Amino acid sequence: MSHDTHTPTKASAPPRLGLAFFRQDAITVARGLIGSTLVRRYRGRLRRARIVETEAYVGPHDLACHAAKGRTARTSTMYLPGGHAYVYFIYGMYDMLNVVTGPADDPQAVLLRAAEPLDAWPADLSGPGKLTRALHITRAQDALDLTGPALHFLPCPSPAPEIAITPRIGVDYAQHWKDAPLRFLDAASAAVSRRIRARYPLTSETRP
DNA sequence: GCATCGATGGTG
DNA sequence: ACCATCGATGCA
Repeated sequence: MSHDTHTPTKASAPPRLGLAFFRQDAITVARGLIGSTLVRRYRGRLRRARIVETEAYVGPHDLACHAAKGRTARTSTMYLPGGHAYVYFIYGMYDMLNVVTGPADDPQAVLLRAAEPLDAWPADLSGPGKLTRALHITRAQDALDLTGPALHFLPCPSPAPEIAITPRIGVDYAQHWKDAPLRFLDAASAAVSRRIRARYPLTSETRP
C-alpha cells in the first residue's frame, strides 16, 4: 500500500499498541489489554504471552493507587505520559509490572497480574510476581518505553474475549476503594476460577 | 477447596 | 510498620 509507513521491506510485522492507546484512561487500557500479546526481548531471546488479568489504578483519589500518597521517589514514573513501564518492588521479593496510562502528570496505571505463555513456552505466569520473574522484568525496567523493542504489546485479535470484572486483589486497606470493580479477566481463561465466574458474572459486552 | 503463616527488603 | 505476593502447610 502506498501509505504504509512501517516495514516496507519485510512483510507485515504486526502493529504494536502505541501512544494513542496508552494515553487513554486506566480502565479502558486495563480492559483493552485483556487478550493482547506481551512481547519481551531479553538477552536476544523473544518471549510472548497472552494477557488474561489486569487491574486499573485510576489516580490520586484512588486510595489503592500508589499515587494516593503523592509524588515520591518510587511513584514518580507514574507521572510520566502513558506508554511507560512502572515497575516497583514489594514484599522483599517481587517486582510488579504496570503500564502507565493517561497524559503526563495524571498518575494512572494498569497492573499486569496474569498471562498465558505462547509459543509452547512452559512458564507459569499466573500472578504478578511470577509473571515478572519469568520475563526477567525488574526495577531496571522502571520507566521503560513500552513501544520499544525490549517490551511492547500487540493488539488483541478480534473477536475480543468476554471479560469478567471483580474488585482488586490485596488492597483491603483502601477503605471504600477496596470494592471498586477494577480487576479485569478473560472469562474463558483457566486463570478464572468457577467461583469467580459465579460471583462476578460477565458484565454486558460494553461498547467497543 | 479454604485459612493461616513466614520469607524478605524497600519505603516513607 | 507497613506492603498491588507466593508457596507451604494444615484441614476439610
